[in-house]
Order: sequence, then structure tokens, then C-alpha cells
Amino acid sequence: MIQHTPGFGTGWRLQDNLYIWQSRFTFKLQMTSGFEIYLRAHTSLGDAEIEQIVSAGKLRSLERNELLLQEGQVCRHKTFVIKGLLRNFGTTADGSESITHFSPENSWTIDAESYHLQTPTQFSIAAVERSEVLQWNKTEFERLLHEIPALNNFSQKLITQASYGNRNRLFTTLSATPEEKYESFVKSYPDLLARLPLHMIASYLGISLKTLTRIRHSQLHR
Amino acid sequence: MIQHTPGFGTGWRLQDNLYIWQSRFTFKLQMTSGFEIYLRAHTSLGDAEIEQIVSAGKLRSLERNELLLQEGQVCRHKTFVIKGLLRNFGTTADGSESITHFSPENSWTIDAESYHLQTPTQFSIAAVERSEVLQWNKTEFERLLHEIPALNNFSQKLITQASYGNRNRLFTTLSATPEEKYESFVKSYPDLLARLPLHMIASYLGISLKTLTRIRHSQLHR
DNA sequence: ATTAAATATGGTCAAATGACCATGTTTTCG
DNA sequence: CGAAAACATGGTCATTTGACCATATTTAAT
Repeated sequence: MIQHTPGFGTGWRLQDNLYIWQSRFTFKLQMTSGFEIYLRAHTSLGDAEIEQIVSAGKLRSLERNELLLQEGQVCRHKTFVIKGLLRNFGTTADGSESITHFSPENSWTIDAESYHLQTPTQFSIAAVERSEVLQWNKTEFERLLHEIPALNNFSQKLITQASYGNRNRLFTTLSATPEEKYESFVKSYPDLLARLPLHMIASYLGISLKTLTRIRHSQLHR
Repeated sequence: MIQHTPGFGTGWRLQDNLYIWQSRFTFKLQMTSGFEIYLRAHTSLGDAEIEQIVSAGKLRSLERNELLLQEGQVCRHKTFVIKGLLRNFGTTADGSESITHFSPENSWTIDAESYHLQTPTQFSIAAVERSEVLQWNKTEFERLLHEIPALNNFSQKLITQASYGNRNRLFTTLSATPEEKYESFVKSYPDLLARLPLHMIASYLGISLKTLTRIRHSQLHR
């Protein structure tokens, strides 16, 4: 019997009807190519710098619903999502969850406050789907930022851009009706619509699942 | 008859029962001392650098309800609030306003997206109270950031910290009941409670004025 | 392939919320 | 100081929303 993935990323893999042995090394090479493409598209980083960044990162696989960060922990890594989909969420006193952010492939995820201050977080990050991420711990990443000014610039730009998104999302959350929120979501993230269970979309929009299905129902008859 | 403030900051001013003539210059000196104290408290900037920053800024007075930035305009300045209270808000299609942020004295205000991208904004900034602000236009401020690394660091820190606040506010807006939102506001900003009309607090919390007065009423009997 | 879990939707009903309007009070500004 | 505007609160009522429960369908895991 063929054993799959006895170690992370390592194992027999079915490809073109042949089982091939894949080492950690070739697996990482394969997984990180998307990240390299991403960096080339969004920065002016050179080959050597990209190689340096990639080799400093560690791959991690996440099962569906596996936690990347748990309430009470300190966020110790910057994380880039290579494949899959993660969600950031907080839990209220009564145990219900509110999703503050989704991070699909080719985006970053972090708990910024916990990461920068190295304090325990009130939020969690979990995989919605089986995912592959690339991670750098804080000191490692700060070294990269220091050694590679272009990465530093890019990183600042990401932080700034994230703030635009947060503000716009806050405004929508404050001012829009549930129906408008849903339509805005569909328009902004048509791809996520198909990948997320509705209760997570409801949680993200700050409305109940019931209200969401009502909206969807009423839209059928229009 | 004594004329008050014929030019900005300039004019006869009642002090210790005497009318004294105040020039633009002495007025600015007086107004900016709070900003200097703020900088000393939050940075390690030296006297010369602080002097450089202050002298590059321009004072502006705002009447109650006067707009600092209007929907459709480009945000061209970084603004520090010396005195008074400003609000950032967006307007929905039906004409109602939602307040995204309050900026009291000793804080900054800006429309980050419009400022950084120099694109027209969908949001506005207005004075809640008569206010005094200190402003730097973008090229001027970027020159300062470039020439004064400690200011650059501080600026980055502010942007990052703002993002924590936004995320926490988003979570509360998503997950809390109207009553919890109000209590959280009272706890976080007891001073603002006394300075803001209730309809603005309701707008900030994303609830109706009616709901807010109901909450306050029910809290009296407890 | 089969079983268990997750998901989407619906019904019902009580509670929460907002729209509209009125009124007494407070604040602002000339 | 006095007029006008802004403000805080209350009443009423229609609508929206969510809680709870049930069920059919889809998806996931072994």
C-alpha cells in the first residue's frame, strides 16, 4: 500500500498516472512558484532577492478548519496564502463568531496588533479550505525588510492599502442595509461566494443566516 | 468698537481683562505649543526637528460644521488637531451620514486613501466644534518624512496603530448589540460623550437615534 | 460506497428597530 | 439679552430581524 505524505510535503504523489516520489525540496519549489509570480507582479524585486525571501519562509499545510492562530496566542508570523482560503474572526462572550476578513490565495494574513506588539490576541485565524501557506517569523521577516528596501516599501504599501479596505468596509457595515451589504459582497468577491458557506458570509456581513437566505430568496423573484 | 480677528489669528484678544494685540506670529506660537508637547511625548525628536516640522505647517481655524474635506475633493494635507473636534463621515445614496471616525485635539485626521493616491474621496471631514488645526501638504510632509527619519518611524507607527483601532471597531460594529456598542463607546470615550450630540454618536455606532435614546432611558432605571 | 456531518432553506412568532411626528429644553449666535 | 436653531426625548405603528425548530440536500471523510 502506498503511503501518502508521511512527512510534510514529502511522499508519493499521483501524477500522469504514475506515482512519483516528491521530496520536501521539490514540493516547496512547486508550491512557491505562485508566490514568486506574485512578487514579480507587484514589486520590482530581483531574482536574488526573491530567492532570499522564499528560502527564508517555511511552508505549512492547513486542514479544513485548522487554526493558524488561536485567541489568546501571540501572532508570531507573517503569512502568505499560496493556496486555499483563510478567515480571521473574533468570538463574542456568547460564543458566536464574527468574521473580520477573508484571505484567499495570493494574499497575506496576520493579526497585525498581536504581531507588532507581540501581545496575546482576541482573534483567530482558521482555514476555510485545505490551504498551503508560507510563513516568516517576526525577527526573520524584519531582517528581510531591513536588508531589502524594496520589500520594505511593498510591505508598507500593503499595510496602507489594507487600511483603505478596512475603512470602506466599516462604512458599508455601518450604513448599508443587509441587502446592500450582500450585493456589495457579491460584486466585490464573486469567486468567494462559491467557496464559502452562507453562514460565513452572513457572519462577515454582520447579519443573521436567516436574513441572508431571505435576501437570496427575494432576489430569485426579481 | 473693538474688532475681533480681522485676519486669521490676528486681532484684539481679551486676556486678563485687557485687550491685547496678537499677531499671526504670536498666535501660531501659542497654538502650536500643544503640538510640540505632543511630539515630545510621543517621539524622540529634537528641538531643531520639532521647530522644522512646526514651521512647515500652516494653521487653520475651522468654524463649527465647517468642512475640512468634502466628498469629491482630493485630500491634499496631513492634519493635526490642536484644539476642537472633527468627524470623518460618508454619505449614502439617500443622503444619510455615517461617521467613521472622530478626531479630538492631539490627534491626526486624514482621508488616507485619497491622500496617498491623490484621488477624489467619497468621504468628508468636518468640524464638530470650532477647531484649530495644523496642516502640511503632501509634498511638504513627504520632504519632512524623508529628512527626519524619526518622524517617518512615528508616522508609520501611527498608521499601524490606526489599523488596530479600525479592526477592533469593525469587530464591535459587526458583533455587538446596540446596547453593547453604546457602553463600549462610553467606556472608551467618556470625554467625547459630553461633547457630541447624540445623533452623531448614533451615526458612529450605526444605530438610530431612537434606539440610542431608548438605551439611555432604560439605563436610568437600573 | 456509505455514513455522518455540514449546509441551505423554510415556518412561526416574539422582540427589536426605525420612520414619522410632536414637544419641551438647551445651545448658539448675533 | 432674545430669537432661532439644534437637541433630547417620547408616542405610535409598521417592518425587519433574529431565535428556534424542522427538513431536504449536499458535501466530506473513511
